[in-house]
Amino acid sequence: MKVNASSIFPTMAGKTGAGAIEQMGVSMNLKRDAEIYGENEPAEYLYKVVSGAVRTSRILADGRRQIGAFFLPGDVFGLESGMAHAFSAEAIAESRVLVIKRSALAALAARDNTVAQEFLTITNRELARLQQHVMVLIKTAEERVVGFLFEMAARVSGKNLVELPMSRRDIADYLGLTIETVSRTMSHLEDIAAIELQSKRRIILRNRGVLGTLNG
Amino acid sequence: MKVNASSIFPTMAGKTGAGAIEQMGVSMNLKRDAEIYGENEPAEYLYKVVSGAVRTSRILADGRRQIGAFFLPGDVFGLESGMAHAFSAEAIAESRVLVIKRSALAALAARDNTVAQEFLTITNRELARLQQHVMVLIKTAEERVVGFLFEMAARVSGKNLVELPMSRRDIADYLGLTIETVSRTMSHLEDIAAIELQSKRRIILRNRGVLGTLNG
DNA sequence: CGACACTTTGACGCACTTCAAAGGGGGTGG
DNA sequence: CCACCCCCTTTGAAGTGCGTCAAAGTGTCG
Repeated sequence: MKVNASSIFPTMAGKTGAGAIEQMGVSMNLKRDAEIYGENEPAEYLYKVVSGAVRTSRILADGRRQIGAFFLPGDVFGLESGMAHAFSAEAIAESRVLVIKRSALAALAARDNTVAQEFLTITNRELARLQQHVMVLIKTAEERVVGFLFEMAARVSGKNLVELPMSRRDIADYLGLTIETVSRTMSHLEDIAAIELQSKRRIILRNRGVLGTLNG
Repeated sequence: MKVNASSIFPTMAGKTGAGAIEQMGVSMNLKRDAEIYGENEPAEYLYKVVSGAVRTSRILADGRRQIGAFFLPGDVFGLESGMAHAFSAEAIAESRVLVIKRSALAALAARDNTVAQEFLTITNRELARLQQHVMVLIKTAEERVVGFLFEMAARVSGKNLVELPMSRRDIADYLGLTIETVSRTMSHLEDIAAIELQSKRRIILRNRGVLGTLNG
């Protein structure tokens, strides 16, 4: 068994594929708002979104809610922190996810280093996503919303049509804003013809140039 | 060679120790504000702080600066993102760091799985730190400063005396605030006897109870 | 078709920023 | 060793972006 540099420090490979989770994972169907795991529960499993969307969240002492991340088809989640989940995870919409026991994955990794490779790739991607999230959070409201739209455009389509699976409240809690501010900002972006709201959850990026300048 | 669950998904082990980086790393001395690597440079090396302190930062289009992280003795840095550094890294004070080529570490990991284990532990710790940073950034100014003081107390001493290696500007850019707001908040915390400023960079946590309630 | 939840819009207040100036504090040169 | 000076920090006053409170509009599912 030989391990080369690219397997230990993999580049960002395609996120969908027939990896260990696909082979060993058990499928699970979830209704809207169904809890997948709770805050502080032991982190025994990893999850991969097949269809639908998942959010991780955390309730603060004063009742505010912070969304840690949104996970879309192909994304892996459940690896936050060491032994216990720091966030809870819920389905945003009707969803299907694959579930795999971490211990089973570890056993497999012992025999097949492409599995360890896959795991490192996933972790690196999560690291990059969190850094992106930090960068967004220090900006103004308009920059946060624009940054969010760009992120979603890149993840759900790559094109200019963005279908948002989550509510304004979810977006607000992800960006550390209120729903009113998110709504007002969206309206403003529409006023200046930077975006078009085909419906509340269908958005077209009309002018990436303008949006880019608003992105800080 | 056998790999068990805890080596693939390690718990948070002690961060100092005689790991691969200590054995193979090359020592490097840095003056205050010396750049260790720049934004967008290829990420060929990993680094470990021996003494002093390091910050990672990024300059936005409009000149604002975001601090990604502070690294203290024992901390490993340079693993942000896939192939290129998303942040630059500079020494905050006179510092000594160990440098190791990632490819060398990867080769070692192929023969000794405790190295891969060590790498995963480091990555997991970084993941947890970023989540903490996100949580801090959605709060009010006072909560951010208190959260920062708690974080530093835990990292530099564990006790109530906090020696800050970084300037108010660094703190402000880490927390997404202005230096004036940081300064005012510190003064306020001193007024209510929650902390004591022995000097600008020596702070004593006088009342963790009060500080805890201010931490959201 | 009607009811309810989500979203948008409006008015006002406050926390943080901005602009400005007055303290320190520590390091260097005399 | 002390004093001066520069830079970092603190403090003050005024402006503003976002939050809060309130109400109207919109889509959707029974």
